[in-house]
Amino acid sequence: MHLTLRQLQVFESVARHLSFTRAAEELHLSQPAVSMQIKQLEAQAGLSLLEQYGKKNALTEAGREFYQYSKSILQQVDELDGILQELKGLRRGCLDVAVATTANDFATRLLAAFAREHEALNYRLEVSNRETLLARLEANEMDLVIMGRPPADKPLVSEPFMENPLVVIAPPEHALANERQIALDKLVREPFVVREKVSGTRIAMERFFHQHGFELASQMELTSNESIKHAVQAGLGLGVVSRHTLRLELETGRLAILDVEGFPIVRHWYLVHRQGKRLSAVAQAFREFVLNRGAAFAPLPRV
Amino acid sequence: MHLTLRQLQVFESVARHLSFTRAAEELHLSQPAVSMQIKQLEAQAGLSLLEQYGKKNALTEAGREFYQYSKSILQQVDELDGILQELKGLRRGCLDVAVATTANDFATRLLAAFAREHEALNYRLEVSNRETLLARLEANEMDLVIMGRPPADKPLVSEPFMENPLVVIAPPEHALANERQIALDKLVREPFVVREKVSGTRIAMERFFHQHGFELASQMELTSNESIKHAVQAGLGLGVVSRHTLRLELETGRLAILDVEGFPIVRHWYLVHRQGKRLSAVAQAFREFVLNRGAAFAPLPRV
DNA sequence: GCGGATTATAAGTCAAACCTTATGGTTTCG
DNA sequence: CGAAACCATAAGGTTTGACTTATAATCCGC
Repeated sequence: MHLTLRQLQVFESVARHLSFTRAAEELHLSQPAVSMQIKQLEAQAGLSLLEQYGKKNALTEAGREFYQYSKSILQQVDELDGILQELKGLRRGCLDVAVATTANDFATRLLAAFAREHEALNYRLEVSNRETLLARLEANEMDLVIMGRPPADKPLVSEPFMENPLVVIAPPEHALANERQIALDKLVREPFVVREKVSGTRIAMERFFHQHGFELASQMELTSNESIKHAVQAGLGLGVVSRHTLRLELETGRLAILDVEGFPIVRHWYLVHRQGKRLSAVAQAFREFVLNRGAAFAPLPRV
Repeated sequence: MHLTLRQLQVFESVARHLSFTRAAEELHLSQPAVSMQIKQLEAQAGLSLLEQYGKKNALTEAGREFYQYSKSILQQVDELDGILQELKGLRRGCLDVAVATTANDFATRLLAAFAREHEALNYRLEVSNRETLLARLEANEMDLVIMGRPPADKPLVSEPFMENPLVVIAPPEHALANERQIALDKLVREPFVVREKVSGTRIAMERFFHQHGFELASQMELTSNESIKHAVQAGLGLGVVSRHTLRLELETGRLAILDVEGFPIVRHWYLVHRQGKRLSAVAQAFREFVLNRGAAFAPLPRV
């Protein structure tokens, strides 16, 4: 049986009006067109759906069943259509974003700003370390990810949208806090508090020291930026963090940025997604939002 | 937007297999034919429904919505078709029944007896655990289900048609096998072999012990009734199972039923279907068969 | 019986739906 | 790197779907 949605549509109209002519008018068709559709339908069903007595039409039992199902099916098609329209028009959809822990602060404000402009949408924000982010991308579980520069050997598309300066921090009362142009060989003799080995910040930092022929003398490893800042405040050592994470600490004078030669190390924040990933309308909108206006949401705190 | 049922059908297959090639095989089409249908569908919808990453395919959000509606719409078309066939008096049709694993034994004989009286029909019998059965009902994929009492908060119609006594089994040579009126506090110190937590039998059993203020001392968890019976035979512990599953084991003397106070726990078998489900003529006939004569097909084996 | 309304039938047109085979490009995996 | 699996694209052909207009045929009410 080769049913057509068109047939259902025509039949529904006929059944509702109990008139071929009315149906033809409603559908902007000629009357014979309607006759044909119904006839065809009846032939395919092997049953008559309408019976005429005199000038009037009535539905047979099969016709009534058919009518019920026609309505229901057409309604579902309508609903589906509506949903697709909403998905297209950014009135519906879900955005899956993940950000590096280091980017938590400004990324949250960024997403919040975007969400304010698109209230009908749903969002999921995941905050993870670099390793997890890459795994999520690999498994195709995220629309977009905000992180440091991803490895070049993966099938990823990454677009830088903002600078990410790494600075050396110390307690304000630290001996080096007032020096200018601190030399690296002096710095590396200090104890340091660092992130775990897979962290983007840690990798960049080590690469920097290595390039300049130095190695840190003493390190203590912690797994979050917040821990690092607290440890530095407590005098456990110096630290290297993204300047974007320091808003509060600088304002309240809890931490100081050291003026070290070669610093800040300027890296970038990247908006990353899988190569070949078809971005949804929502994801596409967010991408443009970030690339065009992302930088505005993380003004560098004054030193 | 000019949707076609054919398109939905092809898309449904692709979405289910997440493979163009599999879908083509299923529909007896060439693979490019499938590609084209999908492409056209996406063009009409104005959204991409599938994305490829590597060799794999995944549904986009729009694709997921589309898939849901496709299934639902196609199913309605199927139902409609079935109804028309019945109206034509062909009684053609397929009865979809699912039963709990515990009911496998007598349900199979029951369906066999019914089939003997209605040879022109086709049957599908699925044997699953409770969780799966409920999911099948929810998705409207089954005409009728035979299982223990379903949760009251679901939109289901359930009709009891037979008792289901749960008994404690042991190897015949077990120390308790010859005792009469075994006290519960004595029983619960024995090791037990039990079904997984979602199993109906497990739930009833735990509720029973809990109500009497006891808890089993030692449990080993297995996922089928057959495994349980084997484990009990092997002396790994006692078990609680439906007496209906014990025909062979009792006849051949491989297992013994213990005479425990409060046992058997009497539950019931239910014939279940979705609320509002329109039962086909076949399903209706089977329902009456089960309700009226079902009990006769599971004579309780003598102890 | 006749005008008006309604549906059926016929013939013809045009587009597009649907499928095929052949081939090319990726990706994965041994 | 080469084979295998998988999907995309191209080109081509046949069918059939969905209309149209024109013309019966039927039925109602007066």
